[in-house]
Amino acid sequence: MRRRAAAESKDGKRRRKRGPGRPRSEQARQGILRSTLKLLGANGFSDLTIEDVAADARVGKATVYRWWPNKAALIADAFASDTTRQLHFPDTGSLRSDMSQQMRQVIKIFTSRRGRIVAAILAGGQSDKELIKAFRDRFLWPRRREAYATLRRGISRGELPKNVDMDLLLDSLYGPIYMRFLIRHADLTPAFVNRLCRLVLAGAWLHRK
Amino acid sequence: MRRRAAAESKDGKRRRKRGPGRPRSEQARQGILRSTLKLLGANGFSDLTIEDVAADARVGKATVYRWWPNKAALIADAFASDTTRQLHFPDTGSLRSDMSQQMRQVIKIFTSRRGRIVAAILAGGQSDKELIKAFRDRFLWPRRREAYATLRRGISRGELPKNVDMDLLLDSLYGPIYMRFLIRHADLTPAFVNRLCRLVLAGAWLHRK
Amino acid sequence: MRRRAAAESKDGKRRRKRGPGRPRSEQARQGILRSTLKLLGANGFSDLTIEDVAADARVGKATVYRWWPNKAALIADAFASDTTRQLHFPDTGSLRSDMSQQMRQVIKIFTSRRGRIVAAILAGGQSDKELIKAFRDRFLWPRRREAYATLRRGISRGELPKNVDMDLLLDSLYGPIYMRFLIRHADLTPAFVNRLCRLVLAGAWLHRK
Amino acid sequence: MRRRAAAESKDGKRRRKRGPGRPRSEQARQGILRSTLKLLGANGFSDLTIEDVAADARVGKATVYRWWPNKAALIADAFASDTTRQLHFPDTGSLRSDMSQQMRQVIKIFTSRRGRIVAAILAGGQSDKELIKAFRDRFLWPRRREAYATLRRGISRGELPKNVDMDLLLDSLYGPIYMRFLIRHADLTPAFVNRLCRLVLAGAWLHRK
DNA sequence: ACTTAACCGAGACGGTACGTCGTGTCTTGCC
DNA sequence: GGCAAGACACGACGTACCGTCTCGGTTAAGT
Repeated sequence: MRRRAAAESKDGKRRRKRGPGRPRSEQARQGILRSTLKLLGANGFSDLTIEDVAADARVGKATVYRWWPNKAALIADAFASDTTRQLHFPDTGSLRSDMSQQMRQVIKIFTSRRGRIVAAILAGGQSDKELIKAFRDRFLWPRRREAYATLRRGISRGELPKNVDMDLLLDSLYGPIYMRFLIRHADLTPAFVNRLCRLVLAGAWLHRK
Repeated sequence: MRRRAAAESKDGKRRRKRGPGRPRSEQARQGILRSTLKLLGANGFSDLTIEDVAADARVGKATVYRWWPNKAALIADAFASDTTRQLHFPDTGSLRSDMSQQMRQVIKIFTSRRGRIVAAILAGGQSDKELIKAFRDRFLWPRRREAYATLRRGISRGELPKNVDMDLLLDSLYGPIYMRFLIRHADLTPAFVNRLCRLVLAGAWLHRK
Repeated sequence: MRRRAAAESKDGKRRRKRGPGRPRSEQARQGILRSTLKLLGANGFSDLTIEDVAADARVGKATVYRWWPNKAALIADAFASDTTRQLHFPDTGSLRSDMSQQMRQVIKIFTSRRGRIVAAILAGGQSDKELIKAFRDRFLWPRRREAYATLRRGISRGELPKNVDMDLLLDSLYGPIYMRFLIRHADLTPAFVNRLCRLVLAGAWLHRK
Repeated sequence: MRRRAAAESKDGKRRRKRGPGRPRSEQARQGILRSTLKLLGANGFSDLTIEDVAADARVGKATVYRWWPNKAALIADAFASDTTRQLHFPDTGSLRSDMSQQMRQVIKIFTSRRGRIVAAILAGGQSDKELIKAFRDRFLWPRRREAYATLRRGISRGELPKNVDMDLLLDSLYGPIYMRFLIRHADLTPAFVNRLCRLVLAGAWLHRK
């Protein structure tokens, strides 16, 4: 991703110098990402061809390759540029309520059209370190940072022991969702999420000792 | 899979009539499966080509296609033919011990060379229903059946409530392992497994009400 | 050109062993050559694309590349497989008559549709040694061998001195044709050929001393 | 070629008004032509790309396209700007001496590095009428005009018949050179030129009748 | 000195063809 | 009739140039 630092600065004065040459077409960039999501949702990862993306976005193939090294990076970017920034954690005053509410949002996305995209990224990531890293950096960590804050609120309220292993706890909450999402041996229902949340948070509380 | 029912009779009575023509080469079949596993472990799912498999196994491409309809079926078969499946549950008298011991075996395999094959199947399964089904049928369910028995022993010992949701419990135990295995955001260590097991089983016990 | 030695021998007995594998499709080969000539005559060298040839011949692109390393070799082969083997020398009893008759045939071809193909080969040959060599080996030398015979008949009839430099003579006869053909500064007419022939043969006779 | 009529007036009268704006960079123009010749001599016609020329001349691609409509025009211009054209005819008092001397100069150039450029033009000219026309207009005719004068001197000296067909004669002299130059079936040596010249001029003299 | 406008370099753009690779099918002769 | 070998039609790959198009910056002539 060699996107050049844009000409933006906080003070607005000593703005970053832009190199020579025709600047990148923002329109093309967005069109490509849009077409990627569209075709990915329609046909899945393996049926997605760069050729189709370029054609759908009315763009030269080279323009795609100029900015994304491979299909995986393209998908990761498209995914990141997407509505990803939803999925925030509420603050209801109850840890279980906060968590289960957000988790229900997660499974809503996983079971929707967008779920195919997540599955495609996780699948592609198994043979592409960059892709799975992109998933972690752009999807997992941002959300987890919010989750930490939510958990800390729970600790301060006494809903969790102070020394709780937050990563263990969060993996225990989300792991089963990912597992059912990927292996598809059982449904991802809100009821499942509720019971899962209750089970794990109960364990975490008991776990304090 | 149009493999013909083999002449599987020891008693010599209901021996399946075998038509004319050269019989299927068992040597070729095994060579293909062996090469599949070898290349899959070496290069991952997307880099595995039927062409390479055939070449590595010193076999004609048509011989591969004659017996397996696609890459996914081939991988599924290769995986099933693998020794991976000996992941049995012990009976130590303690539920947590039984579970954590087996789970440590699982992560041992997941973090070994063979893990790549599992990852390849789960990855390929995201765009191939048959493949993920094969994983469930040949890997997940057999093990889960044993797990049910283990859990039932725990129930009878009073380590778990009688009405425990076994699938929820097992997903809570294994989900985090799959999540870490696939997303690789944290290590799969025996210590993690132990704490995970303790957390979830504590929650399950408390969950009884 | 890795065409394998065909299974042909004179005695018909110890015929050449043909290797394993599906034999080359003669139909595809001829279709490709035919399409090449067709498109070459229609659009010229630089507008000829392998892609179009393959499409026109209803053949995969790879089949073209399997047997011809580049456009030049393809054209050379197509040209050689063509009616090239016309252009024979008559034996009228008069050297000038023999030569001018054949030369008139040459300019007839050069000024016809097929001329574009010859021009394409000579043009391509300027940056491709193999191509110009192919032209020499498959077009120039076979004809020149016949020309030598014709000249020798002329010598035996006393129409030429015994020690005539045959290559100098033939280049003097055909060079002007090639020059006019390629530079197009003057027309290639039968009258031109006749006068050229008369001029050069007169010079050759006088040249004896 | 939309080059604007330059301010080509020495007398200072009909001086073309030059509007405002930066004038064309003569340095860029010459650099482009120089790079064209350099790359053409190095790699031949088909390997010459405008992109390479621009890069080699440290010039923007658009600057090339602004002044030359296509590769052929560029090559033609580069060739014309070259010093190749000083191939004048001497006046030794002997026709054969005048001709053979100039012809030896020609083959010297044809067999030198610059020959590749001539070959490239003749090659490119086979698929581009403008290019071959440029060759005729800028190379062939200027020289031929001098040749006519040389021949006329020969006629006045009685070395040639009065009614000699000068174009036939000149094509007979130069055609073999072009033929050997382009087909490369025999060497272009001074000895060859001498014998060729003797043969053809002998024929022309005899041809008078 | 200031405006105007065509030039310049750089380089991204929509395209097209390239030559390669893998797919799944087929056609041989041998076993 | 299975087998190895390998050619086949097909289609996507990622690259290279094409000729065009913005950009910011430069360079005069005309105010």
